Amino acid sequence: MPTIGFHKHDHATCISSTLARAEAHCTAHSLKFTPVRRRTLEILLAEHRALGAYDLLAILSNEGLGTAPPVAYRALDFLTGAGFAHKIEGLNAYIACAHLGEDHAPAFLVCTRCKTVAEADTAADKGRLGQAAAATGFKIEKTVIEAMGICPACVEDTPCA
Amino acid sequence: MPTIGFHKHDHATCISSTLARAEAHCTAHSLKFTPVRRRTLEILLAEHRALGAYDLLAILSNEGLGTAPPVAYRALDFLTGAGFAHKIEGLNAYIACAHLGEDHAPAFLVCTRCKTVAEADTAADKGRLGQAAAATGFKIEKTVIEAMGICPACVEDTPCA
DNA sequence: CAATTGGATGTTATAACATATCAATTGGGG
DNA sequence: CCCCAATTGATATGTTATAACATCCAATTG
Ligand SMILES: [Zn+2]
Ligand SMILES: [Zn+2]
Ligand SMILES: [Zn+2]
Ligand SMILES: [Zn+2]
Repeated sequence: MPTIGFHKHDHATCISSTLARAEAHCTAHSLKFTPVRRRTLEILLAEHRALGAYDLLAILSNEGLGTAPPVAYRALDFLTGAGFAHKIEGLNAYIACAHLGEDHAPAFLVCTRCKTVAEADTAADKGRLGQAAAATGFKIEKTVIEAMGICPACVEDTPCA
Repeated sequence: MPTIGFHKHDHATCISSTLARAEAHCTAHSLKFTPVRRRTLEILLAEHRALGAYDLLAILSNEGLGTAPPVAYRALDFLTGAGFAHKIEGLNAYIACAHLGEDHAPAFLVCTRCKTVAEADTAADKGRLGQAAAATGFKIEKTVIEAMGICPACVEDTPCA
């Protein structure tokens, strides 16, 4: 169900409503949604795929929004800090949040072939990890939950397998 | 069995029995447990902490076991491939498996302060991730499940080392 | 209107992590 | 013994991420 990314959906609305929510969040929290930050989020939103920082930088650079690595990393820091984007640790790449505005602990289904990412909301999935943590006095600050594999589309396309 | 790493235990036995199991596994599967590979596992086993590839390389290098990055990465490829070690994606670092020989899908509690790692065995418990995957036809090949946070010792406010 | 101040950017350089490639060596099976 | 395949050695390069410092700019405030 909440696995947007592998489903067909009204993507134009998906993008515009997410941008609107981001805008609202920034206004509400006095955050500056500057051109580079906004454009970076737009680029990520355009695809439900993970992009590397240098992929983003290349696009930003083409558009005259900056040429050096810190440009991309600063934008990504802002977006991830504000909860507008997530880092996929298993790919060292970044993706727009699919549940922007909702308080959530994200989990991902990551296609290693096409890099499409579906974001599932697993608020309840602290289960096992949470138990283990509680049992030992470990204080969780952030969870990384990623399933790496092959998405439905790629499963069918497999040239050999 | 949950969370070795934050508990006191007989570490000498912990090391030697794990090495013995690794040895047995290699014999059984005709894998070559060469000096660099064995020593790399020993180094990882010596601490229940994640070490970076270059940390390992520095130690191997001191001991005359090789000087260039591929030395460490090849050893780590072998160890992770054989299931003797795991990569902690959230740290870009590596740790010896705490359940060597058991078939398992590992989950980790990672202290971002001292890098101590506890490995919990989450066996068949793929929880919501598994459900979401099944619902969409996604084929999971590997899971990355890591809780980043502060371990009991560090919570006490005494930096670990 | 200065002057102050704090976040955001620009720029250069480098740190940290990982792989490509090819030659040389080793070690077991035919 | 020779062959094959895996392993090692060595050099170079690719990829991801941050340090450090200068500068700009817009909002406060005296
Ligand atoms: Zn999200
Ligand atoms: Zn795919
Ligand atoms: Zn393990
Ligand atoms: Zn700790």
